[in-house]
Amino acid sequence: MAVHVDESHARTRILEAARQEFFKKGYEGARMQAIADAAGINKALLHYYFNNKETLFNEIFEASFRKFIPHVEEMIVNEKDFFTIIRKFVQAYISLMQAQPSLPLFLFHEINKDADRVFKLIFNNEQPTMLLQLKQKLDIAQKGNQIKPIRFEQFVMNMMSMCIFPFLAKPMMQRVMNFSEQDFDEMMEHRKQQVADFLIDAIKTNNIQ
Amino acid sequence: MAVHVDESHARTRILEAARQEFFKKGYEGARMQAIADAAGINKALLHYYFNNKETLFNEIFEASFRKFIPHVEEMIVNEKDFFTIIRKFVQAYISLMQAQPSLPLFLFHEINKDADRVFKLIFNNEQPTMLLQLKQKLDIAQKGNQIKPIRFEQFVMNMMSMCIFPFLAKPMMQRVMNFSEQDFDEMMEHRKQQVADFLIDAIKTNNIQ
DNA sequence: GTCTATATTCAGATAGAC
DNA sequence: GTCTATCTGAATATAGAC
Repeated sequence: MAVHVDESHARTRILEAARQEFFKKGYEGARMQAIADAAGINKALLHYYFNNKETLFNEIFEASFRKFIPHVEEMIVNEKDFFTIIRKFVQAYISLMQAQPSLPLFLFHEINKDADRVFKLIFNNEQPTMLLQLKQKLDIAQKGNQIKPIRFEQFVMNMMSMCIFPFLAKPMMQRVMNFSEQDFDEMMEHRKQQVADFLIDAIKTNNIQ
Repeated sequence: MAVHVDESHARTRILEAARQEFFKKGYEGARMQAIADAAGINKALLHYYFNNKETLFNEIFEASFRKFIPHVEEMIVNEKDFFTIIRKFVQAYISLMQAQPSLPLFLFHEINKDADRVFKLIFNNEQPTMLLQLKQKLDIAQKGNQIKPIRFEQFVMNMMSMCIFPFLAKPMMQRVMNFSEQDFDEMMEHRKQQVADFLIDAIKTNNIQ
């Protein structure tokens, strides 16, 4: 029962290598050989730690999915000012994507292949309540005549689009717009402020401030 | 030399079946057997028309890529009013995606795997000029004090995000928001107007109209 | 052009030594 | 735990009859 806690060995290297390979190529495109190479081991050892490709994939996928939802529920509940909620939400979401730029494309591709399977795996029949909290705050702001009438789904779609899309389109955008890696990073850093301002300008009423 | 023009046969059925299979599963995830089944033929005939999987894929990919760029350049050049350009652009882009809802995810996934290969295949060193035209119009509107200061790249990113992202996130959004297929279609139809209004509200100056 | 049957390739998985 | 060598199976590709 003397469990050694030190995990900074082959297993962790494998997981990191596998994450990168799956994120870039998708499940079918990923190669166990490539993962082994990147982790500095061979295929046999890969199967020693993870019985098969699917087991390894599932571990990566579940962990990744959890990281896709920002922990902003408490912030939404506690913050009174809707515009501040927007600012913090955008900031949190873009930061999350900066930490894992190829996460959203990976998730969306895998979900697209078989959405039912994925959601059975992930949601244990529990719906995320974060959006419900956000809807309540939008309703309040709308009743207080702070913001123009807009359907909640449309607003959320707009906000999430502007935060996430650039990471999905990154390789294409970089070429079409001649962006270097650094240009892209700077753009996304700037975007934390820009998107929030843009959203607020779009929905605020013309009341004297 | 008597070429028969009638193409409504096996070859066209194959192309349509292949498009659907590649769009849903990606290159590696797609199965030649599945394509043959969907086209109502067998694998041998598939190889009779297209020598191998890659040939078939390339045909699909190149045609799809061309369909991803809306033909709005002429409109942008001729239209004076920047807000009208926005309305028409959004309308055109969302309509394009409605006709091929799973096109963007397919493209982005394939590009992500190997962007260099893809862009060598597609662009013969020719940059799309549509964005340059749009930038000129934005500059004019900005100098005329019609719109607030905003970087072109940020504006374009915002506009394209809101048009395209919903189709990328469709399977996830449908489940998180409890949207039926019809709900989604209605939402996107409504969005043609909503996104244009949203963009214009976000950037227009507070001049008396 | 279309089929059945067969060959080839290659990635995932296992056996077994150390 | 880590390796080399080998096996298996699935998916692509071909041969050849009709």
